[in-house]
Amino acid sequence: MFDAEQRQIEEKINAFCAANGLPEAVLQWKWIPFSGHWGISIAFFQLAALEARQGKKIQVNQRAQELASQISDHLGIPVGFEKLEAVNGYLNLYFDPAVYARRVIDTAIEQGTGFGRGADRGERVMVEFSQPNTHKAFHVGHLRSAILGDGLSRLLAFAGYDVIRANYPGDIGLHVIKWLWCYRNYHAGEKPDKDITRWMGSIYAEASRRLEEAPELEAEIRELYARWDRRESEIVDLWKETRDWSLDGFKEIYSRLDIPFDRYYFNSEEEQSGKVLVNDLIARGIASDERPDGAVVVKLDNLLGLKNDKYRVLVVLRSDGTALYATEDLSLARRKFTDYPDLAKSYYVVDVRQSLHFQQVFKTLEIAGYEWANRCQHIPYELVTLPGNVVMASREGTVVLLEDLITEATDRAYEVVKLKNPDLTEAQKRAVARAVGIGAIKYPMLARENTKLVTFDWETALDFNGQAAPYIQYAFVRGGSILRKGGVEPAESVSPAFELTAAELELIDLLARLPNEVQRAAGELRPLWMATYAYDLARAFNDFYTQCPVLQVEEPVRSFRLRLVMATRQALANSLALLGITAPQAM
RNA sequence: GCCCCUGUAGCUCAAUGGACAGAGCACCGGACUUCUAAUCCGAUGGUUGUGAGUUCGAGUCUCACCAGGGGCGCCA
Repeated sequence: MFDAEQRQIEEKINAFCAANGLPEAVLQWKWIPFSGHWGISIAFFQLAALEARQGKKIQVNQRAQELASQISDHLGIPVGFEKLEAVNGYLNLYFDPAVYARRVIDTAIEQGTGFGRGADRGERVMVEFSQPNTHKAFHVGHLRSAILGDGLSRLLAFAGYDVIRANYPGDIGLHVIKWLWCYRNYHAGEKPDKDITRWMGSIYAEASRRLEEAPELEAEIRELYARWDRRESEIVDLWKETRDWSLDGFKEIYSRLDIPFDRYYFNSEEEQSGKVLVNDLIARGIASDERPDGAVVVKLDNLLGLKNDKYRVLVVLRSDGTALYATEDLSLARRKFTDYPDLAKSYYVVDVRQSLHFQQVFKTLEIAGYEWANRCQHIPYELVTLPGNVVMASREGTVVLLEDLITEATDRAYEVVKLKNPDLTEAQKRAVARAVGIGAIKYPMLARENTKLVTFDWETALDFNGQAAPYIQYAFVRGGSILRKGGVEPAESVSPAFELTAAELELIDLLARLPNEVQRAAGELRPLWMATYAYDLARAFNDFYTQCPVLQVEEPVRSFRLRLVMATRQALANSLALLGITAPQAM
């Protein structure tokens, strides 16, 4: 937000260096880390070290302090700053609160929902996430890709990218045929009840159970798969109908979670074109056809002339000529760039176990000469497991259904709101419970490193206290409450000609950071940073709330604080929206 | 055997190569006649797995080791 000022100071420092025969300084702005202070700083260790490397006899720390001090003298106090000081090799510039408080607050209020939003980059990216298997349950293990992908999409869009949100359901495969087999034999003619996904999942579990008890029935499954493969209309029709049931169920879940998609790709649609693509690879000598004794493989390390195992071997077609995931992934990657030739990036939010797989697929495409291959990027995340490192598996029945988690979370939130705010109407209570319950589920998925394992347990997942979504939502609600009583009409912009309290400084400081944080988080593909930012902002506001009365204070402080509340509430709303968490009107 | 990830307070996790490693939970002690206490304040709690290296400076980068998890030709 203070780019212009920063650039001016940088220019002056560079001019100083040039005039004094110093190497060109590497200037990196940081926030002054002391709380209660408000400004930016530059360290001069690098410049001093650069000099030392040029052969000058220098004590780096001492020289850094010397430089900071000299440059401090040279700069004087720049416009808009209150003071500057050279400490421990750092040059600290403290903003003039009167100037900057006003600017930050005015900007946030004026820009409204656009506050923190990056300028349009004119770049289109695709985020593929949440690849659920149809005909199976949707459980808590599937939650991370959905929430992470959604958060990432929202972040990139807010940062200025044109984002295409893609889903890639696994709508064909052995699991689907198993389901169809079980349905035809034991549930023919049945229709799903209103809890579609649970019902679909239960039939799948039943199929697994029956096959375990009588493995000889596998032959029936294989035969059924062959009939699907021949596109027998009876089987294909049933497959399509039941697949749509599953998809309807998923859409209901996505809608409850507020996770939309722009584009659906289907596993089944990539099968044929995948086989064609593989044939092309064979013809060009990239894939080796070892049939009938072996499969069709791409020997990546051989092709690349690598001595050590790195990319190993990718199987692109089974020996019986049927497709596997790799076949379809090759085709899908190409389809995305056919649909959107201008994609600057094609992201895949898929769990970490498939890291090698994606490296192989992307490398194969690169070898095949697709120039966009290096624009594909896998974003791995760790699994959500049950205590004791038990992986959730529909087959094993070790799952917590998403449906159950959502219901439990919203029920608990409902109990709390009934207690805290009994005057709300029933509809309002339900709305609050939904916002809080869903938020509580989403936040912990976003607020940790992708590479860290999540162990699911009910107590933690339903904890509304501390660093969690309800805390942030509550801060938003409190802000709204003040504004409702203090007059929603924005007061005139106020330049504080009075001393600001530490709580106000801290809050304004955080407000000012939002645009930077958005760009930083988007640049590193880390919704985590926005999750922590939103929490920090909420904490600063709660702190302000307890320390600084707004409505009962005299003018002009009252107007100033009212506007500060307005600005903060906007920043909280934008941050929550960025995380895909609803900001409720009351709690 | 090769490769990847993780290791930070009792627990769950943060931390742009920079200034005193921060939060939450739990535990202990306080604050509702006030703009909503789903809040706030205070106390306790650390040889950042171990050892070396790079650097003016390392939780962060490199290497080795230890511990846990994952991946490695026809599963998805």
